[in-house]
Amino acid sequence: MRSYKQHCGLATALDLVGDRWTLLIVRELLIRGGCRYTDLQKGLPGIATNLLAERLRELESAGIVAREEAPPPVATTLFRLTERGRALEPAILQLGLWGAPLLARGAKGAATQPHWLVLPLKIFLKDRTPRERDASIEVRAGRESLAIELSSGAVKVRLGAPEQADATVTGKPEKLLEFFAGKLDKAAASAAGIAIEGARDVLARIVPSVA
Amino acid sequence: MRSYKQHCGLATALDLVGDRWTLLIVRELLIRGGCRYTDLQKGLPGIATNLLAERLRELESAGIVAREEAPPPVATTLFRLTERGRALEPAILQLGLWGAPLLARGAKGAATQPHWLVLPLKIFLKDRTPRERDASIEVRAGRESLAIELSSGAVKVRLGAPEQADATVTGKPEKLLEFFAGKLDKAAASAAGIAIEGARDVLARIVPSVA
DNA sequence: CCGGATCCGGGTTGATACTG
DNA sequence: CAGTATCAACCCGGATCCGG
Repeated sequence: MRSYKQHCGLATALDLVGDRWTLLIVRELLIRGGCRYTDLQKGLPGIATNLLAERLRELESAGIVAREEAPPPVATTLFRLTERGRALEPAILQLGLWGAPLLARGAKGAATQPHWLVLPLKIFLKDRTPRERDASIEVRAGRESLAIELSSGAVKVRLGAPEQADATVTGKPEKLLEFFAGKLDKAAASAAGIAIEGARDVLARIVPSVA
Repeated sequence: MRSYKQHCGLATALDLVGDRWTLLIVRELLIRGGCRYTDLQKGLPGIATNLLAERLRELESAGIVAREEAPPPVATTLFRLTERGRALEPAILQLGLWGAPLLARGAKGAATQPHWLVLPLKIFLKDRTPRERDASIEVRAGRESLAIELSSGAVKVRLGAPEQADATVTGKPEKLLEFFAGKLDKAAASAAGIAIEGARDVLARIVPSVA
């Protein structure tokens, strides 16, 4: 394995996760939890299969990913982050935050997948009225759903629909991102095809422009 | 320029700074401020000169680095981070923090440079008694000095000697890192060749094991 | 379908030499 | 000092194939 051979935290981190595709693989596993090989391929459009296989081997031997033989009904191998792998989340969130402003002028031909919304929402959603009751919001994009859960001041975001949603927001992923970032007022949101159902006041706790 | 073509903050960030050596160049500029080309080469042992030149061009066109023609007495071009470039600091600190635990078992043959201490110290030094008076500490490693400045609860770390130091710590970079991380007790520190001069109580505000 | 392995063309990297 | 030029070795991406 190639190394920078520098006695520096950043350099040793990059020795392990600085290769092309590596951090994006960790991103997928952070968002989705346990993944099959083909789930990873779908979430990483453009990756060559040999690279995915090789990166997974490297990540496994670095103790960042663990391979797990799932029993039926799954009956296949699952890839999962170890504790050490999950510890990369703050670094990945910061990098994503830095890159977010460039996202506006969408690179032409860029792929978009709804579940990529999870990380940005994790960073910039804050409960503006934390003392109110617990609530949950469903975000629908394409055929995927995200759950936003407000509980005692904390905002949790995860893949999958909430058990029971106080409000539902539907739209295209790019537009949803702008919407939750507060860049769309009411008129712009509905013009962008964003539909809101249910309790608007719950939504207003995290998106000022809804109020 | 190669791109992941994914509409995701992390992916676009890596499009710009995910290439080999790129984040390490940013690290150098974060620590040292304006740099000459050869300063960068010294701080990045192992980089090929053509790669350094190419990365600097890419960083410049991405708006992360600015080239500046310095007047005499410097009379050469300086490379400096833009505002956008300095905004990478949180991400770099988090990545360095993640990599730090691996630093303990030093990769054999790894280069060590004193100024690389600046980033780790920036993260994990905290003033444990913030209400006391302002103070400053000089850290000497080889022929380079760092300044640690305590001011109203904040800890600032930068390259260069402080104007006037209340205490001075001298040693090898690797050992100094362990020392400031609190992994060395008094005996271990002096056995490791770490020398402390001046006001020990000032040092104890940031390093518990000195007390 | 799932989880890869293999092969190949082209692009990137790294070491060295050289230049204004 | 601040790079460019050259070239070999390696890595990446795409396509194809293969055993469960």
